[in-house]
Amino acid sequence: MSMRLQDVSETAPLRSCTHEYKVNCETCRLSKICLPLAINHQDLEQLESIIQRSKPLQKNELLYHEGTPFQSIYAVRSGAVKGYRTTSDGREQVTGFYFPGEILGMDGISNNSHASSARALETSAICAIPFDSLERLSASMPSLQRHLFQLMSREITEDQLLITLLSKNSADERVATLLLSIASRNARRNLSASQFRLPMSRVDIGNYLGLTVETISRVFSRMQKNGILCVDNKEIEILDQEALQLAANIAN
Amino acid sequence: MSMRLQDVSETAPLRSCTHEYKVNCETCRLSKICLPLAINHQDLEQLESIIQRSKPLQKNELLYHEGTPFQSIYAVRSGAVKGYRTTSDGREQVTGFYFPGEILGMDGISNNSHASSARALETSAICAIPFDSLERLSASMPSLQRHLFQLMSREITEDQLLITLLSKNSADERVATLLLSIASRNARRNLSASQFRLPMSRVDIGNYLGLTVETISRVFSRMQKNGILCVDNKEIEILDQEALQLAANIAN
DNA sequence: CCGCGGCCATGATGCAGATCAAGAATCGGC
DNA sequence: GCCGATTCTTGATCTGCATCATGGCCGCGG
Repeated sequence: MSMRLQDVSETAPLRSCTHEYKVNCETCRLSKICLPLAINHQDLEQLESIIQRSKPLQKNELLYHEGTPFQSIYAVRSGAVKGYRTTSDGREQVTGFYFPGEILGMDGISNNSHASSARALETSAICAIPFDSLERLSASMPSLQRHLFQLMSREITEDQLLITLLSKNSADERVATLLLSIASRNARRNLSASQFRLPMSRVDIGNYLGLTVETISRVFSRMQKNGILCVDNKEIEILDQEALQLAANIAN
Repeated sequence: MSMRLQDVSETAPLRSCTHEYKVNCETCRLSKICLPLAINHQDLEQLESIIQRSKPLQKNELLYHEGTPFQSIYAVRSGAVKGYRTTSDGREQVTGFYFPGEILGMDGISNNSHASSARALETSAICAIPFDSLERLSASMPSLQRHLFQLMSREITEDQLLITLLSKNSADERVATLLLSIASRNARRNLSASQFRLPMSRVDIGNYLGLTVETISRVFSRMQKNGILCVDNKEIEILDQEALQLAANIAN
């Protein structure tokens, strides 16, 4: 049995019930991978002033919903969030998982209404950044403007990677690629790249990768049998990084 | 046999060999769906001054290539372009088709190098818009800045639609959805939404939709037999819009 | 006019992953 | 700490599309 890490915040501990939480970008461990890249102290204070932090989302709580008026983009401070869109026949398609330091919600800009929904996969602290303020600020801060363009551009290239994955790769390759992606994002936050807890269910993984739950289970089992992984429910250990990379890279 | 429309420019006719071609945004039939949305006359002149137009690309010519330094985004003025990325094992994944009035190349912003390649599907006239100039300009033109954010955001939502299509839909649904997308983009340019020439090969369609050439052929044949389409090589006529919509919407 | 190369169509067969089914493990509420 | 609900695993079977194979068509150069 493994320790539960679910509710451990990666930033300062949260006060229980005040309206605004005592955190700021300057002391945030994630600042380097989040918004304020290449911004000086003064600018940071300005940015700081528009960012809103509300009380943490509980597991399964909705951050925003498709069709809802777009106002803010969001930064994950702790926990994990899934983005998804609902098809006309009511099924959902998971379009991404978002971990601490990552930004979501930018698909809402084009129509002033969210094109997708976002839901907490576990208890999660989120920073909301009102987009109109951000827009105004970025007109006078070239580095911020640039950073925003880059963030959106990265989202595009990542979506294109997923498109390629879905279109060209086998089940094993897809799963391996996802695990490696999570591992490297963990590394970026100075967490273990070889041992972690998946915050999402098998259903969500399958949905994201265009596969069924059963297939995800089978791939995990197979990789366990082959000594590539150690899988204990949501707890994953990568035993053979090389082999996993190989499994992912066969065609990608 | 149907008339060939391949090389007909949708804007002013092109001179044969001068360095800069005589076209401008103000008289461009596509201005409404291209960049200069919500920009006044003065601003337009400024924007105009940075846009470069070079001699048309011939069929199969490369517009930009993966890994190449990123300098400009591109607007299609006539013809058609495919965007694609090359997987590590050398195969390609088509990530989008771009028609007149549409913008491509924004995936290059995040790393200052193109994350994908783009190739002309037929003789095509392209406007290159140097991104650093655009960035500078947009800092002083809020409407332009907003327009750029919106363009990128739209690219994101469109990629997410493709992700959903690849992940959840059958071959018939995918093909039907693509045809409807092309039809509606034609309509936006005041061209026929029911009769058009596909600028891309079956291979490219299959690649884009995550299917093989054979499957594309079969779907076309089946839809022809069912009276939904009339297919004459690359010439497509949609005979039963309703049925096609139905075929696309089964799960989407 | 013929012959060659690229593109397209269509049939026969195979297979990866979906679907169906049934248990086992884990979670969450009381 | 128990019990129902949910999530996960594993097996058996089915199926949509890939793959393989072949032949037709069209455009182009000689």
